[in-house]
Amino acid sequence: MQNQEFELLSKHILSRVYLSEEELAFFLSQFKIVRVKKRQFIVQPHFPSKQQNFVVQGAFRSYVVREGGEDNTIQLAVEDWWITDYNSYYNEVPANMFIIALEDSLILQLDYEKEKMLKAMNHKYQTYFITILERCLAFMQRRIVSTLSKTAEERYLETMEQYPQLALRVPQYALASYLGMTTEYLSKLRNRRATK
Amino acid sequence: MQNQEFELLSKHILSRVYLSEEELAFFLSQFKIVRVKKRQFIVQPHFPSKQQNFVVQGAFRSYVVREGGEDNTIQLAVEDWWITDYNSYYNEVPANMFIIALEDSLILQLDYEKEKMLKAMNHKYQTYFITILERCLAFMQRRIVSTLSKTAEERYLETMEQYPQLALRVPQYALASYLGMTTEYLSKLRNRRATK
DNA sequence: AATAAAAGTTAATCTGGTTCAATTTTTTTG
DNA sequence: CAAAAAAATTGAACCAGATTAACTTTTATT
Repeated sequence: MQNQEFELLSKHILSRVYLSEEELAFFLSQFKIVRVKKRQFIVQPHFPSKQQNFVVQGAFRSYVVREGGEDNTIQLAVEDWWITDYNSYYNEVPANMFIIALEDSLILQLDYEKEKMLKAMNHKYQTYFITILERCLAFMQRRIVSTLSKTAEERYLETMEQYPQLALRVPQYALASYLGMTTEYLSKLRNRRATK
Repeated sequence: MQNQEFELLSKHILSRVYLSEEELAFFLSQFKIVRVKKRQFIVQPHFPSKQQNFVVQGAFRSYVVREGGEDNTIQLAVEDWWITDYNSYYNEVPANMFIIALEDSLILQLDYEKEKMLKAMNHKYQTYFITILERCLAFMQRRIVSTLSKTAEERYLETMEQYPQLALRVPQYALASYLGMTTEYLSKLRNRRATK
């Protein structure tokens, strides 16, 4: 079980909660290794998002599509991040977003039922899931503040500073949509700075 | 222990997780009853937010203040809602927001240390806290989508439809700031509709 | 009841960011 | 490697919503 695919997740877990070797092994045994190609969807509207996904290698984008056809990026995820449609996953309702691979990727999937079983079974497992939730919540709160209070340029600069590896890695249209602006405007911002 | 103040919280808990009478009584015994007057702060920047607050009666607003002096409302809370600075609370760092009472209010406070103790002590207590987190996360995700993808007017109408009791109860400046627009603009929106 | 403070309104002006459309560059695929 | 598809750039016209400022109404305080 201690093969390559699980190394990153093991570290992620052990940095948050202490588990014995057996506890860790059992925990990991509940995951499914899934390889996805670039542009492949792992979540689609109208189907429930029954898994949480831990990114081992690659990059993902979750987004909703409006009537007009525009899309809005909800989350970007690279290595060491979890991604799913939380609303669909936790409330067991159909998803209303797409999650698409931006690169060929490797993920570890955990079924909702298995997560539930793990949480019920061992207090330490549950603690791990709580820490993920708590950090995710704090992150979203910061994002709401930033969306409400900052200009497009400020949001761009902030993200470049705080998550340069993410901002430089994903395609520009994905970043623009994550930051709540058009590709055209982000392009303008970037080139305005570059030539100053 | 089964006095009036705790009735609403008891219902909130029991609708989410089954507890015996003793378990519930112990759980409730960890809370502190606090009465706050209108315009009183329960959280301030630079001080850690060491409690989570369950609103039994009244209304609250959490907001951050920018350099310019403008403020942005992060959350509004009335009866049956929890409110705190989640970033400060869970990460045990100083708050960066204010939480102020919009009316004379009654809240039940739970210390971070006590929540931790409760979660460690009984699996069912932990489950309750997880459900709060999950719902909060799903709510925030919906808000991010709405902020990114909708116009000011659409956000206003959506909130009026989904949370009329909230939207009509809080002062207009608080609602405007929650929806990410100026009071002037919200006033215009309201009167534009009214006279059509 | 009188005064002050807080909240809400209205209108004119201004701007950050969108929209549209045409073009160029980069990436993907047979 | 050629052709097609996807992504990024540029500029002109436009608009949703902010800003400013003066005024009215409501609420709180003595």
